[in-house]
Amino acid sequence: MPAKDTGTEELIKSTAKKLFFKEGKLHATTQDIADAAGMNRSAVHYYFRTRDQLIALVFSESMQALSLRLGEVMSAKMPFRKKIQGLIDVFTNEMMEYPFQEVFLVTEINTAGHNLVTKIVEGPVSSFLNEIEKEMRLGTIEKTDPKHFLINLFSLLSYPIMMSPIYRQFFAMDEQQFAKLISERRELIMRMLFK
Amino acid sequence: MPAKDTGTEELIKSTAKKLFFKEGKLHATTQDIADAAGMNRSAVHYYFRTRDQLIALVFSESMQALSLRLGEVMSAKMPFRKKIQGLIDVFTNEMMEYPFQEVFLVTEINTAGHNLVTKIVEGPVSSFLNEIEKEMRLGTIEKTDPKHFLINLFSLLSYPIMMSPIYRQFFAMDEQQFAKLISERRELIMRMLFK
Amino acid sequence: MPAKDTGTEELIKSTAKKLFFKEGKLHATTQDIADAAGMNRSAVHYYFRTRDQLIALVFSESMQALSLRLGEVMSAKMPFRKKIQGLIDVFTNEMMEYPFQEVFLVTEINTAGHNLVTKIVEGPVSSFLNEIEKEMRLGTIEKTDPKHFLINLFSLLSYPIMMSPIYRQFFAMDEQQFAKLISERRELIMRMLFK
Amino acid sequence: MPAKDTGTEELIKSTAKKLFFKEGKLHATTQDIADAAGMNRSAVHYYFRTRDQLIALVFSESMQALSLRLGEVMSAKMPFRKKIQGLIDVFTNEMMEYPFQEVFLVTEINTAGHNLVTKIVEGPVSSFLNEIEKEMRLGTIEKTDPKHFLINLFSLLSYPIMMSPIYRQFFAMDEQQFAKLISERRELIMRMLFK
DNA sequence: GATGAATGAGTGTTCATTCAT
DNA sequence: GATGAATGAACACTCATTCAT
Repeated sequence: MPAKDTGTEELIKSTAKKLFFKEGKLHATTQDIADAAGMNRSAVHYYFRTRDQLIALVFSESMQALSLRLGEVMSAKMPFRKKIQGLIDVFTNEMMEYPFQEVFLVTEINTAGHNLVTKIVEGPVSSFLNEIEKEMRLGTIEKTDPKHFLINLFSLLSYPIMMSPIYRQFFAMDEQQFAKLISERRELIMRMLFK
Repeated sequence: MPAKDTGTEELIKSTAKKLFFKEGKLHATTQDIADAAGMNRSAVHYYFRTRDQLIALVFSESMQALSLRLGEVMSAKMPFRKKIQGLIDVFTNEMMEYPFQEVFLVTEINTAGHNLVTKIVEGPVSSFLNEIEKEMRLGTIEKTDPKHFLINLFSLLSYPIMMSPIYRQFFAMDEQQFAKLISERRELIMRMLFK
Repeated sequence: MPAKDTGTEELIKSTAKKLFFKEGKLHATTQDIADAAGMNRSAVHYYFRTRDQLIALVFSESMQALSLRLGEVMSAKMPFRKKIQGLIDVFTNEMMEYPFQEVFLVTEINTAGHNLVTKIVEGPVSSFLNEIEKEMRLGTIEKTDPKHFLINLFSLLSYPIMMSPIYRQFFAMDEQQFAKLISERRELIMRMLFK
Repeated sequence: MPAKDTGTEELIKSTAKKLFFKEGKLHATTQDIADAAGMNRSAVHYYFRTRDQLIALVFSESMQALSLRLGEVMSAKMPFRKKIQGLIDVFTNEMMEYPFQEVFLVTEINTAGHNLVTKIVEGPVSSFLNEIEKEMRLGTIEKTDPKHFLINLFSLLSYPIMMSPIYRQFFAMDEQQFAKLISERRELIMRMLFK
């Protein structure tokens, strides 16, 4: 088959991703997406039938990609401490690149009934929870339900970035000052989680 | 016949609040609100002229109420540790009652340009930041930018509740199990923040 | 009966008249009228049931008043020339006070099916047409259908005032310059009509 | 199947023109227009986005077309008297075809702030005013401000047609009788303007 | 593969109108 | 006599979607 098969489909998806996750245009219409991708609105429907299908796809693909990367770190052959640092890095990078991804996710879940937890992470996560439990027994981290450990990790990472517009107003900081504050958190989070 | 002093206006606001903050219907239309409140769509406009004005009102009222309650705790006459427990309680109750309030807030901020930080908290917050700093010098909590202390507190509190639909799927827990997990966090957060 | 009977009804009518005929607010709503009259919208409906009825009333009253004044001049005991001058004066004053009356009238006629010609003028007009015919036989004015004489008179009077916004733009004149132009027309019209 | 080169846009415009100018439906809604054009209301918005834009377009196109035709006559190479007859013919035809055009124009001007005098006529009009002045010096027409001459011409032409529903009632004439009356005016107006 | 034309359902909003007080 | 509350009908407009090409 000729190279005719265009990258149009991919272009639409990445454009949607950009609008939704990067620019926070939660209500972006098919017209907005078509405009941003430099094409006709009908093309969006040609490739994805409905807006919902496009969203569902963009959505699950993003989740899978993230899950994959997190899963890789979780099941990598490296000391526990290094793994946590790895997770922090993967997650921070994701959040920096797509700051609105989680907000979008949360709102979408509640308006439409997406089925979002990918099978991909199930294995790595459950064995990682075991690893956390082992660590607790070793006494390097506090003893509780290992789920709390993961929840704490992601809370300390995600929330400040999600809420950045609020906290920037709240603490009267400019973008640079806030970025510095965020960058300090890597070490701070490590110290909070361990010991 | 309608009650003499019509509580209609209040009814509309509380219904909107319920839809937006409790049920997570971020895109609720004036029709949705009218339906849920058992009245005509025009009634909503009769009392609030436009949807935006209703939202802005619901929005700022909620913010102010929360700010007020947090501010009260922050400037109360009680030991620092007790204050933190107080903040946790106020915030947890708020989040349990209105789990989508913060998500709503975040999305609203990004679509419309609300000015949301109320003057109410400015005073209490800045003096509370001083109090945090004092505590750091006393060595009861870790030394960093006192803002991190507040951010950590709210992160550990808010995020799991905001993300509950995701985490419940993620960890395959039912509502009860998840509620138990959340209730464990009060003490856990205290242990993480202190020493 | 007690003096209780308010001037409210009259106030509403005169306010409507002002908005419609003087300020050219052709689309004035009952709210607009109520506001301008400093009262509740419901009061307007209380006195006139429907907007249409108010309009019809304002409308026919204005027509009758004008008809009456024109009829008086037409059937007055004075030389023909003087009568024409009288008509010009009455009409010019009316048009100056209520410049949008005729436009309003024309649009109303076509949207609703008003019955506007009042019985009042029928007599005076038909005898005045006879008088015009007599004048034609005397040779002071041109011989044609006497209706043309009346039509010409009102055309030359009304049209420039109705169209004033257009002509002012067209000839690039300010309000004062245009008023001067209009004031010159009294004599000009007399010269055009006679001989 | 629809015609290749869809005349839909033109159809909408001409339908709107018909409703506004011919049938005097000054308040015609987009629904009215769509119905009259035999199409969906959305189609009207598809082609013109908003009702106002459609009106503005219909409006300015009509003005320009008329201006063009009048301008052509004004600057044609022919004796003054012939020109006036030409203007009468052009204008009468226009008024007969679109009797409500001027009323629409007047009401529109007053509600919205259109900029209506097209550049097209500026040149022809000012040189025609000079020509009128020359004629006055020659003594064929009465000496005054040449603007009056134009105003008189259009007044005598336009007003009776604009006011036809009123005058038909006033003089108790049927459509045919009134048309005959109007047709007599061509010569009558010439006689009034000259000498 | 891609698009312009057209539509239908729905959204916020306005307005005249009614009704109980 | 006068008003505030509430409603229903209509309006302009938007948007996702379809269809013929």
